[in-house]
Amino acid sequence: MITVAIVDDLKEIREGLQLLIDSSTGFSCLDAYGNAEDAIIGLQRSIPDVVLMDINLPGLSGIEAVGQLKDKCPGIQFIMSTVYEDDSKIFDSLKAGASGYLVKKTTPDKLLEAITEVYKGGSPMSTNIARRVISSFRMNDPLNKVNILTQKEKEILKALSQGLRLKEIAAEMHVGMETVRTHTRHIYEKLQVQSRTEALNKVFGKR
Amino acid sequence: MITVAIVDDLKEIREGLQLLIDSSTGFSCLDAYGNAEDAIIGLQRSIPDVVLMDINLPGLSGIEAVGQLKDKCPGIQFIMSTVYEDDSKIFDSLKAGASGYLVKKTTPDKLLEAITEVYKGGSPMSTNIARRVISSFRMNDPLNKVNILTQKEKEILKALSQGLRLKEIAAEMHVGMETVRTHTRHIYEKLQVQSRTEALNKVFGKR
DNA sequence: GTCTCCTACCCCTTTTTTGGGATTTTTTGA
DNA sequence: TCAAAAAATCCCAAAAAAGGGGTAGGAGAC
Repeated sequence: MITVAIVDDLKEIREGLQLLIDSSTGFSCLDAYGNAEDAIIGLQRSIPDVVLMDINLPGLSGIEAVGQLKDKCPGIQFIMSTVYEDDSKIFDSLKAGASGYLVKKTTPDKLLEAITEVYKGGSPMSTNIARRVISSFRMNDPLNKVNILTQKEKEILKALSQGLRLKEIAAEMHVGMETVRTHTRHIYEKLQVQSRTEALNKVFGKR
Repeated sequence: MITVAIVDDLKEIREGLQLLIDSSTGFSCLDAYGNAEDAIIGLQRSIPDVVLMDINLPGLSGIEAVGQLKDKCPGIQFIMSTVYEDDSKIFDSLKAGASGYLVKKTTPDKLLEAITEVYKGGSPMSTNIARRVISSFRMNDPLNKVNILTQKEKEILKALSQGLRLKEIAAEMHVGMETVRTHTRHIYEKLQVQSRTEALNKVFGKR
């Protein structure tokens, strides 16, 4: 039996979800909250396995709520639900500690499946959400930052990102270390940074 | 009609998948390759919509193959399939340009669904794969390697990831620089690395 | 002909990494 | 409960690496 709680400001959705969960075998809905503040208090008393958290709540956002609750009750798994597929909201949710991320049009059986998956330690998410997440790993698609660099500079930067030392890069590229140094200086100038880590953050995005 | 190609070194799997795809309406299997080298040549002549790529191939790995092919044929969507859920393999695949990542025990209908999803621009992945991906976003996640570190060490590592200097970290945390230095030493020992960038790659995944 | 890019060298400072310690507090387990 | 382990704090010294500044020749592009 997986216990679930719901946080959503719309009464209809709240009751709809509650009905769905309670009428499904193996699931039980403990509570339903209409805002983040009530949820933060209530969830610490009555701890469910999984929380369906709406992102756009009046007052404190669902993301904020997850951030606070995940510290206090690390065992609770959070599935964010929203109508928007906003990149920053996705990443902020994941950073805050959400395990799943669904768009609201998700069908009832997919939703129950997601709850089961997250309970078992998985991270269910809509495939287009996943796409946005993994696109952050690729340096080819978004970044004009990299394009102000020359080809050699890009190669050097890539090598720098591996954690190689300057002399190792030099050996690998069959050039002198001083040459590598000159390139890194140009890279830093162009990116307006003072260190390797700063450069990588600027190009690949912060974590 | 979605056209598919298969790359897998096991004949049974290759033929099994081919049969599955060809016998499903809306799908057509163009080719099946037993190794990465053949696939790299063949896929450039006969271009499918989606490629199911095994990771563990004799000779050139599936990850390498994706890396090379994604540059030459950006339109092809790659779904990696493997029996292992190795963190570095996952991240390397995504970095190379794979859009989906499935474990081999995936059921036939889930597989077809994944092909459809990736064709439509999504990124299907097993929920436990997704979990590993997103765990890299949250330091406190149980799956993150960062958990062998103490709380202070995590804080230091986070500061290191911002590109701050040791003395800056010391100032920010109101401790001596020697303390920060000792912590970083312990971090490097635990992660078995020799530099800041290596440590960050180990914890947050390579890029 | 000037410009950018790749290459390479000089001097010098700062930062990081590695190697020894030490002390106190906190946590843990027998 | 008490001792052991782990964590957090600091110090000294030295070597390695990285970063800042300047300069400069050759190749290719415009």
